[in-house]
Amino acid sequence: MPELPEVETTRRGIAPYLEGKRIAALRVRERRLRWPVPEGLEAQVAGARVQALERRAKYLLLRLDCGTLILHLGMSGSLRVLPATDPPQRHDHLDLVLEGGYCLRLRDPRRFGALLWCPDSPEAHPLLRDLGPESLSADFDGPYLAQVAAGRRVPVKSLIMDSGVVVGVGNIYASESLFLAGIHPQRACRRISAARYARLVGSIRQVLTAAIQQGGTTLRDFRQADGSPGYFALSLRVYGRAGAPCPRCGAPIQARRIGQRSSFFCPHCQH
DNA sequence: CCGGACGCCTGTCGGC
DNA sequence: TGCCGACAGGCGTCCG
Repeated sequence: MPELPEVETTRRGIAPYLEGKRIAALRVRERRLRWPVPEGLEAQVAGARVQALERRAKYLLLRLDCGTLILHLGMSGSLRVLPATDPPQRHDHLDLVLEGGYCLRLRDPRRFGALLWCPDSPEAHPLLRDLGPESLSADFDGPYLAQVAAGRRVPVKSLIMDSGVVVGVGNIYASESLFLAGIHPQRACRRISAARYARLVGSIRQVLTAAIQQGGTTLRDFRQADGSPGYFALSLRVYGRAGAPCPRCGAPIQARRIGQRSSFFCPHCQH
């Protein structure tokens, strides 16, 4: 999926087409996403104005004057803005038709994405309520991460991918951040010093910021709002590069499953 | 409370 | 060439 950089890239790409615009119609071709698209949602949002497009974790929040649409891209979702008359293709499940002839179209082959309706404050929604701090915000810092880690015994990679700890660090960027910080992904999180956590926070920020600047990472499905791929795939140091030389020391990159997710690291540079 | 495993789906890729 | 299993960017839920 889209991790945080892909969702943020998408948000920035589609925001100009949405903010301040009125919704002419919602067309649902396939209701069976991660959760069913609520019955009657079409009537609920028709005619409403999009006040703002925000992001919390990997959720996009479309603030309407009458409530909030919560959109998630799952593993394979992408959003594009197209002329509303463009014929939908396979796996194009939703169109949010806007005044002026454009529509926002969701494509999601695996259907792990979601479109939900929240009539009141989305922060209180069960899916958003228990999320940790944003990874690029000031309240995600070294002392916070060290303190959270103290009570846990999972590998550090699982820790930073736990959305209750910090949001937005998915499988690709967890491996990349740990490489940059020189920390072995499987190291027990209680056996890492506060100083190294501070460094890890810096690495996460650096990796995510660079990835956003490159338009995210396209491995297969992901597309920016204009249809172009994300170019951060060219900057990946370890993810997907098992056997290739470490860009820092030349030793072969290792692959291993940690917490049911494939993980990549340099056995020489990361401890 | 925590941590680990599973399942949701479809598409693709590598090995035989 | 064809088939089959493994795996894929997430994450809620269940179980011990």
